[in-house]
Amino acid sequence: MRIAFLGTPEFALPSLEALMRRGDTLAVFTQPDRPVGRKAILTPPPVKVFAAQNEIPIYQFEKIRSAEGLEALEAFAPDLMVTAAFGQLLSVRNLAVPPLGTINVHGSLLPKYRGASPIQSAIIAGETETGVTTMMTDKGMDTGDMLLKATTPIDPDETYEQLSDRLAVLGAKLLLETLDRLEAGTLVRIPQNQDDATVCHMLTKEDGHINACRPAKAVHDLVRGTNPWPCAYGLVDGQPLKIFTTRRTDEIFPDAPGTLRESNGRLFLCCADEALEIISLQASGKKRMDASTFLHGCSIDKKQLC
RNA sequence: CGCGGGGUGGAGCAGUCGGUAGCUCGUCGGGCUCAUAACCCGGAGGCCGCAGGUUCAAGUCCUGCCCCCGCAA
Repeated sequence: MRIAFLGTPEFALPSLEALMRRGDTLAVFTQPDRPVGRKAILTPPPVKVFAAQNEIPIYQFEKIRSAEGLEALEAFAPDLMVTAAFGQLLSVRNLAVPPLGTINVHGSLLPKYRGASPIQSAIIAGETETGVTTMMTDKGMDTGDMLLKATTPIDPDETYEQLSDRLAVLGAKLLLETLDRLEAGTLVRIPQNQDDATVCHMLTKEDGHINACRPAKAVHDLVRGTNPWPCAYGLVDGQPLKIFTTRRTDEIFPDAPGTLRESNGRLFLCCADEALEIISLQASGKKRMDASTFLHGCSIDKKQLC
């Protein structure tokens, strides 16, 4: 088949690779290179790098909906479009291009967690199970008919990055199965139940702000759900303190939520119930380090994390 | 020229008014203990980011450069 693949980050790579192995005729549409880091170095998205290495034609448009984007899509004349974490909404015109329609690989069990941050949001919400869904893309945001699903448990300590990697692989498998069934004519379209739908927005830095007045589990879920981006943080003496890794404990200190406690060379954050042990962190202007190292040259005991 | 913090023994930090360097940890040796991320004693280990300048004297002041990081974008 001639397939136009629309995707951007790492999450899309396994799916793209799966299509490549199938031997489909591919063209990749991905987001433009973006400035990254303090020095704003123009960096190509992962999908572009992969496509370039494998000599797959690459198209980058600020908006695929634009006249140029649509034109390029029509010129490629795909039988089918596949999207995976593309990061741009498609217009009805875009969707009308491929006769077989557009299949999306989404990182949640739809209709829950429609939107831009399904994986992070599921972790932050404390879900114990999630998965991937393949669906027919329509005009709305992840609202189209569902095709296949695969579920997987979320480990209590799993980070966004880890889960995302797993779901990406799971999604690629599911995509293959979906295409097989499409070709065999055995796909069944299942409408989403609107009443069960939830939507998650794109995360911002502020979403990583820790509220220690919540239970330790909720804080822990926030920390791992935002790792490695946007990353959980709080303010100590007015300066941001990023917290990368935490561990649940049964320790309880007689301090108000938000109090940082040092004990036996370990660092704890008092939450609404138990204290959460901080494993690795980074203070403003410093490098990332583990808590025991951090404690050597810094007295933080009984300070507040706001 | 976007804003800001920082570069000091292996790690993390301190070093006030300039006077040749200190703390915690680690490490090595010894001791104590049924035992310990416990404690005690002792030792090794530092061109104080680089290059100039001021000075009798600079980690500490001035200038330039390199590198790391937080924010913003």
